[in-house]
Formats: sequence, structure tokens, C-alpha cells
Amino acid sequence: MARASSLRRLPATRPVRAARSDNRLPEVLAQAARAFRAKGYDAASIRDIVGAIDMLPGSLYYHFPSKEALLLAVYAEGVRRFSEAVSAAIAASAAPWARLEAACIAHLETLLQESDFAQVVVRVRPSDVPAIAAQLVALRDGYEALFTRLVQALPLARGVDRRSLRLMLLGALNWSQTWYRGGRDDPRSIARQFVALLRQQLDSERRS
Amino acid sequence: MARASSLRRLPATRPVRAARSDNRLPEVLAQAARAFRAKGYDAASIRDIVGAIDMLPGSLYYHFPSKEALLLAVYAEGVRRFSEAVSAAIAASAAPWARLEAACIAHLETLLQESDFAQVVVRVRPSDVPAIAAQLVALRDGYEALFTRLVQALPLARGVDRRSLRLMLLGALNWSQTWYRGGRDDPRSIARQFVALLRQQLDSERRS
DNA sequence: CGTAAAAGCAAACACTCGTTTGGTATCGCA
DNA sequence: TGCGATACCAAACGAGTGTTTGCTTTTACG
Repeated sequence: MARASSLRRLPATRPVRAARSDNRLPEVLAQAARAFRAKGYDAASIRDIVGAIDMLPGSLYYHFPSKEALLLAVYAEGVRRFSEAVSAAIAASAAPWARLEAACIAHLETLLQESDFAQVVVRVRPSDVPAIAAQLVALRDGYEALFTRLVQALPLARGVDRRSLRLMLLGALNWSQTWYRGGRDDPRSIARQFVALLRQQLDSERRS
Repeated sequence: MARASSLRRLPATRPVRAARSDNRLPEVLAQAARAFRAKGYDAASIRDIVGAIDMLPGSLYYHFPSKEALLLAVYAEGVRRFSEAVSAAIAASAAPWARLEAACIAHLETLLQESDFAQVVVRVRPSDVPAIAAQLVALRDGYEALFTRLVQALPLARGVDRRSLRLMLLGALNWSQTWYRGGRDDPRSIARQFVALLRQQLDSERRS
């Protein structure tokens, strides 16, 4: 059986028949992502979300059993977009540093341009939604494991802590959401700058 | 006239007489910082804050005209603590890199240990509180100017973008609030690691 | 076509939110 | 000691919150 678009398995009430074509679930998700990104989880109300697509508050509960479940769906989609973008980006290169740079560029372009879903992942803190905090963290950790492997592959001088390097890089990238303004900066060059600042230790003082 | 403790000028209703000794404003501020840090601005309710010190919701409005004004007071105090810690720390050293490292250590220790007030500065986004967003940004910018000067003083190879360096460093430091767990890590060594990862370009290829 | 499921409407529910208003102990000070 | 400002209490306000319940329209499918 085909895996389908992955959005189709999100609703909690499983249809036994195919979804109808006038299904507005995609619009709901898009608007939810937009609202969560702009206002954060608590400040974004159900009425904000559904009102933007002329739907009534109660109607949302046909698609999701709770506001938390809605956030989880948006968050999962955000993580999926990050993973997809980065996976595709690193496939092109073989050299460890080039792969890391490609990953950072893809991460930042997804975060700062393709927007909304990805921004929610960086914006919303799992601890803000205790009921699903563990699931949010698990999703994010799954994605960041990609970077763990990329950093692991780097040829570094001994004594360089790879965990610190990963945390520093991802932290700097994610924090850019705070100060980034389109037009003035662009994601690609920011990511390149950041990687370049770390690349000073030359490759392979030891085994690859 | 003495400058006083700087908390005394916070209330919006200016007393013409000295404050009474049973004044619980300090406790209100401390609890507000605690709540804003733990839950964020929107999720932390007035009742959460005053309830923790057995005060009634309405009583807060003797000290502050609005919830936003309360946040502004907490935020300003947080920025003040950052500034004070970092200013004191960089006074001890003269060498540019040592000063930057000292600043980062002080920043991170303030953020991750002395806690609450400082954490609010990193946790709460100005855009979450539009009415005072501009003032929050101004406060933070004033503090971060400290780092701009520290980075400016570094002897760097030409072609190294100082703005990127500053943004990367502060971003990585601030993001640590997300993953830091006391006991496992400690702020001092984290800050040292981060600075070390950037220090590879040797001092003064050019003028000091 | 007819029918069952899908998708959403309409209206309310109980609750919490920030805030206001009027009153009152209590303290600092002359 | 008395007076007035200080620092609250007590109780409510209207608006907004996530969510539920019963009903209705629309669609895909046999």
C-alpha cells in the first residue's frame, strides 16, 4: 500500500472511507502553523486559526481531538520538512565539511524562508505543552540526530568536543529566527558564515 | 541623591512618601520572574503570580498598571543583572579574547544559574507583547552593545565578519537555555568550549 | 438512485483571563 | 496621638478560552 502524503494519517478520527475532496484539513494545518508561528502556542487561539478560513471553532474538533493534537500535527510536519530538506541537501556532497555546510544552509533556508511549519518547531517550547512535551522532544531529537552524524564524520583535531560543536552550530542557527530580517540578510550566506567560523581547525590531524 | 536599589522606581504610581516596610513588591517581582520564566508571558497568569505569595489578583494593580508593565519591570531587571555580571567580569582582564571569554562565562552563569529574571530576557519574545515590544528590544540591544564592543576589539584575520561572530556566539549561548540541564553540564565550561571553537584564527594578522 | 459516511454548522458550556471599583487596615511621620 | 498616604482586600466585570453536543449538508460509493 502506498505511503500517501503523510498528512492523511493525522486526523484522530480515522475515516473508513476515502477523504472528501472539499476537506479543509490542509488549510487548517496551514493556518495553525501560521498562527502558532506568529503568536506562540498559548496566544494563538482556536478562533484565530479557524476564523482565517471561515470555519467555526467547533468544527476543528472533527479533525483533531484537542488543541494540543493540532500543535503536534503542525510540529511533526515542521520536523518532516526540516528532515527532507537537509537529507536532500547532504546527498549532493561527500566531503564531511561540505556536507555539514549544505545541511546548515538547508536548515536555515527551511527555517527562514519556507517558513511557518518549520518556524513552529523552533518557536514553540515543548515545555509549553506538557501533555505532549515528550513527543515533541522525540520528534526534534530524531531530526537533530542527523546533525550528530554529520559532526561525527568531521575530521577534527583531538580535544575538540563534537557535542559542543553541534550544540553551538544548531543553537546559533535556530536563534537567527530572533534577529533575521529578510532583505537585509539571507539564509545561505549566514549559514556559510557560521560554518566558516568553525572550520578553522584544518582537516584530519588524525585518522579520517 | 543616592541612586537607590533601582527597584524603587518601578511602580507606576509614584509614592510621595517613603515605601512601607511591609511592601511586597520585591516578592511580586520575584514570583513574576519565576512564572514568566516557567510558562512564558501569555501562559503565566496574574493569579499564578500573586497566588504564590498569598496576594489577591487585584492587588497587583497597586504596583503596576498592567501585566505588560509588570513584564517590563521584570525584563529590565533581567537585563540589569546581565549587564552587571558581564561588566564586572570583563573588568578583570585586558586581553581581547580573555575579555570575550569572561563575558560569555558571566552571561551564561547569569542565564543558567542566577536564573529567573535573566531567563525571562531570553525566553520572552518582544513580539509576544506588542505594546512594549520596542522597549524590550531597546533594553536588550543596550546590553548586547557590550558584546559588539568586545568583538570589535578582537584581533582577527581580515575577511572575518564580526557581526556574524557576535550573532553566532550570543545565539549559541542563549539557545543553551533549551537543552541545558544542571548537573550534567556547567555554564563555565560550556562558555569556554564555545569561545575556544571560534578562537582558532590566531591573534593579529593585522593591527591590534 | 439511495444511503452511509464525511465534513462542518450553530449554539452553547464551564471556565479563566486581565482589569476595575470601592472600601479598609496599617504604617510612617509631624 | 492623629492624620494621611500606603498597601492591600473583597468582589465583581466583560471578554475570551478550549471544548461539547446535536443537527445538517454534502459527497463518494455500491
